Amino acid sequence: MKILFFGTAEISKIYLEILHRDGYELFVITASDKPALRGQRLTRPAVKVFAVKNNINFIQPEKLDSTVIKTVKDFNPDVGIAVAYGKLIPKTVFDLPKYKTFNIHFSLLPKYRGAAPVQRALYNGETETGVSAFYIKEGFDTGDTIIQKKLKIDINDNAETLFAKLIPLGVNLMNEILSLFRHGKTDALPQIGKPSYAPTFKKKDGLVDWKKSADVIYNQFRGLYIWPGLCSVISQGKLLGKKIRFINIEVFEKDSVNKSFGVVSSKEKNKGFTVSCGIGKMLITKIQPESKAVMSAWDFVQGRQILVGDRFQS
RNA sequence: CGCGGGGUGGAGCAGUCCGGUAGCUCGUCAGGCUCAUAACCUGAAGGCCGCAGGUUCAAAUCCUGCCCCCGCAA
Repeated sequence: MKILFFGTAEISKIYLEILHRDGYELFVITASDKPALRGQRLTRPAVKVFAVKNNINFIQPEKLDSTVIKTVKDFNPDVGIAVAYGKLIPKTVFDLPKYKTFNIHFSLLPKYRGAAPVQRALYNGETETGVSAFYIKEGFDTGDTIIQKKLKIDINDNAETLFAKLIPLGVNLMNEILSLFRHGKTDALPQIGKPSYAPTFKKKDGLVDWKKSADVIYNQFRGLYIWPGLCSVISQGKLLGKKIRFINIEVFEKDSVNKSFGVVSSKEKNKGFTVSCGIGKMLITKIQPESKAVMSAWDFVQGRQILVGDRFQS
């Protein structure tokens, strides 16, 4: 079976690896190199790196135009698979393969359509999510569903650990579908239920609003774990005006109602420090001060960089 | 050459402007107190102050070059 693979990110690479390992004939379409990291270094998509290394044919078109279509036609794929490609695929392309093109999406569609389903599910405190495979059609994540698999979200899951659980689930899904196709089964059902959308987060979404409850802030932390992360600016204390990134936090206590929030309320030996929220308190265990390396919150306290009574901006 | 912060015992930092004995809060180790302790008291070990040159009687500190780490911005 010849597979046309659309992907860009680290996640897509894992899927491509599996397909390559299983000996499928592959043709990869990935996004172009783009500047990233400090100093604007040009970064190659993980998928491209893998393709180069394993001698897989690939192209990095700016636009999926007629030249691309011709190339794809020449490859004559049986099926197209898209995982975290990051660009819109036109109908003229996704309809080319014999069995069409399907997408692996990390939510229980039609919930959380869009680019950040995993992060949004955590952010909203969902207790269940899953993986869906559907035929791509015009309109974001709206196609008919082939298979869905559910997954319970643990209270300790963050975006990273949840991805780690969903990725293999998606791999299974992909393999199942390829197996179904081999047996000529290509059934799919329209999405049922009320759709919701999961737009990507912005940098400013990482700012903590301390008047919210510890639970809500913790969900924000889980959802934004990979990017942009949580941060807050010190508004009273030695490091006035400095931004602190919270690398690791936990709910310390969830019942107290605090009139003054964003205040460092205690030191916790060998753990870190607590900050009062509108409802409850957060224990900060690992941080990264602006311009500094990651450090344990307790070390930060020991270094007298923050004192009980200092404040974070709300 | 996008902007900026930083490298000081094991951790986090002060000291650098204005050169003159290596300091703070912890940790570690030993001893003490205690029914006991993560608490308290006493003591100790542990540093080529990122690297290399230069200035000086004298450099963590001033000058020059280099290496490394990080935040912002995309």
